[in-house]
This record gives sequence, structure tokens and C-alpha cells, in this order.
Amino acid sequence: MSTNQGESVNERRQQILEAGLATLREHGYVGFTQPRVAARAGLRQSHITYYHPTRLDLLAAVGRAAVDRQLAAVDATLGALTTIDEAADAIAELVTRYENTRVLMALVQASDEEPRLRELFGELVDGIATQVTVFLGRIGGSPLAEESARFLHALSVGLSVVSLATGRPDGKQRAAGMLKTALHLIVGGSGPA
Amino acid sequence: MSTNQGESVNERRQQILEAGLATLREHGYVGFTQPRVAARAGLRQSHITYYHPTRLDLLAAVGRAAVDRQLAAVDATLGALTTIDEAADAIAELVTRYENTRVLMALVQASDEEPRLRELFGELVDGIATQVTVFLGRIGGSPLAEESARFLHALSVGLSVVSLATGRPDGKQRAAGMLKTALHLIVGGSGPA
DNA sequence: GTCTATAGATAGATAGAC
DNA sequence: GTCTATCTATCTATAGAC
Repeated sequence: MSTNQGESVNERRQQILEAGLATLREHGYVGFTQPRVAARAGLRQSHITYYHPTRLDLLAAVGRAAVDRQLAAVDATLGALTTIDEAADAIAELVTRYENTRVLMALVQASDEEPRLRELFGELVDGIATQVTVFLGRIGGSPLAEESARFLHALSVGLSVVSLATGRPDGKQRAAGMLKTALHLIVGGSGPA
Repeated sequence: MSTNQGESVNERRQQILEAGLATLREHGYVGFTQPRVAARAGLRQSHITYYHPTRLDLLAAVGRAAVDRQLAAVDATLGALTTIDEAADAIAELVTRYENTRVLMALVQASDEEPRLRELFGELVDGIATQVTVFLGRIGGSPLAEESARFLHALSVGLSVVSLATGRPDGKQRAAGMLKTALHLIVGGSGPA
């Protein structure tokens, strides 16, 4: 703080977060190692442990960033939508983005191992529930909106995971189809066709 | 085959599979290591590599066993059900069994890394879809049954994953509630309440 | 306060003994 | 054919230099 070093340190911290996030996106939880993150950030491994003394600390920091971004992304996506079919397609797009799913799965696994990250995951889930609730209300939902939001979220998570694992090329279409059905059931009366 | 050694070898192979499965259930993909599996099977680590030359081979074998059991479990569960509410509760029970979810997640991650396991996962998903389709037909489904089955499956997967990660005590109730809604929407007309 | 070199632990695979 | 001892690679963490 006495010199301009402070700023460059923050930059460095940011750099590490970015590198960590990118590593998680590409290699998932298993490939999330200090050496890999360090290499991507252009630093040495032991450099990472300086800023984040333990692997878990690093993961918590990266997880924090991941959750914030994910919530922002959902917000941006939902905010621009007006019709059900638009929404289904947009969510299907999000859901079949493998990098996203890898980060999600990493958070799930980390939560299963460590309470600290569990809380973080809870924040993510609740945040999404809130956003989706607002969204459903806006496009004409029922009073049950919050449970519907969690329903829609669980469905989306399931579609992500199955899509990642099967890797089938028609995953996005299928997802969009199911989301369309679900949204129609939630918002309107019966589904299409 | 010339002596009774053959049988004990098969026993040993079986032993390894059991140990592998148990390890996956308790520690998930990350904790699935040769030393751990070996210890649980009462063997040495290098013993594992004899029967399964590479870590991936072991995982494929254990994955195969896991898929078979999972399909059998789903079959047994669905076979005994007659009403929608019963079904929702039973599926909620399956879905909130963390050991199950850990195995599922392991298969997903392995699939993301290796095509061999991807096919296996496809088998699992298709097998479940078939079983659920039959089930839905039995309790009075519509002609759309197969898509409905995949819908229900995706929802269940999502509920599993979210439940594992949040670890909230009301996970099972919530899951049962959503599954009830979904089943009513699929089978009958509108949901309850 | 920042960074480096190194130590300690654990995983996976192989070559070779029985 | 079965099993063991060992080697290499890789990861995390620490003690200490600048």
C-alpha cells in the first residue's frame, strides 16, 4: 500500500483467479492442480501457495469467483428473455456448455468434501432460484414460482450433467425440447404438442 | 483353469470390483486410487495393476459393475411401485442417497475424460430411460412416454447433484415434492395442490 | 512482504522374482 | 500365471533467501 506494488499484487491475485477458473473450465476438478494453475498464470507453483496457503484456499477463492460469474451470467441471460421458447433455447445453450458444467461439478465435489464450499454452493443455488423466480414471475408465472424455479434449476442441472457425460451431438436440441415442455407446464397450462 | 486356482482368481477379481465400488461410493472419483482400493480388498497396490493394468482399466471395470447394479436397483425400485406418490417417495429416496450420487458423478467425470466410459454412461442413461418408459406406461402414461422418461431422469439427476452439494436436511422432502409434481404433470393432468 | 528452492507425501506403472 | 519390490512422476507444503 505504501508503493504501487499494492496494485500489481491485486493484479496478480486476479491473474491467479482467472487462471484457476480457466483450469477448472478445461480440466475440471481433477485437473485443478497448483502447477497447472501456476503455469497458466505465468507463475511458479510455490507462488500459488503464497497467495493461497492451501489447495482448499485456492479452490475456495476460485469457487467464489466462479459463483459470482455464474450468477452474473444467469442474470444476463434471463434478463434479455421475453418468451418461453426463447428462454428454453437460451437455457439449453447454457446447459450444454461443457466448461460451465465442469465448474459446476467441481463445486459439487468440493462441497461434498468441505463445508466451506458447501455454503458457497448454497449461495449459488439460492441466487439462481431467486433470479429464476423473478424471471418466471415476469413471463407470467403462478404463485408457486419459487418451487417452480427450483424445479427448473434441478432439471437444468440434470440436463447439463447428462449432456456432458453422454456427449451426444443432439444434446442441445433435446435439452431445449425438455425445457420448453417444462416452461410451458410451469407458466401456462399444458405443454406444446 | 487346470486347478481350483481359477475360481479363487475370479473371487479375487470380484473382490477388487467390490472394493472399487465401495471406494467410489465413499470417496468419489477423487478418492478412487489404487492404494485405497487395494487396501480395502486386502491386497497390495501393485496387485491391482496386475488385474487392471491401468487406472482407467480399473475404472472401466468398476464402472461396468456400477452401471449393472444401478440398472438392477432402478428396476427393483420401479417394479414394486404402483401409485404416483409412492413412486415420488421411492425415487426421492434413491436420489438423496449420496453414495449413489458419488458413483454417478464419478461416471460423469470419467466419461468426460475417456470415450470408453462415455459409451458405458450412454448405456446407463438409455437403460434407465427404457425402464422408466415402461414404468410410466404402466401407471398410465401418455404416448410421449420416452421423452417423459428422459425428462424425469434428468430431473432426478439434477436433484441428486444439488442435494449432494447443498447437503440440506430437507433435500429428500423437497425432492419428493418436485418428483410428485413432475409425475402428476406427466401422467395425469395438472399437479397436486 | 515477495518469491525460490527443496522437502515430503502419494500416486501409477514396470521390471523382474517366484 | 501370480505377485512383489522398486522406480518415476506429480502434487502439496515449508523453510528460508532476497
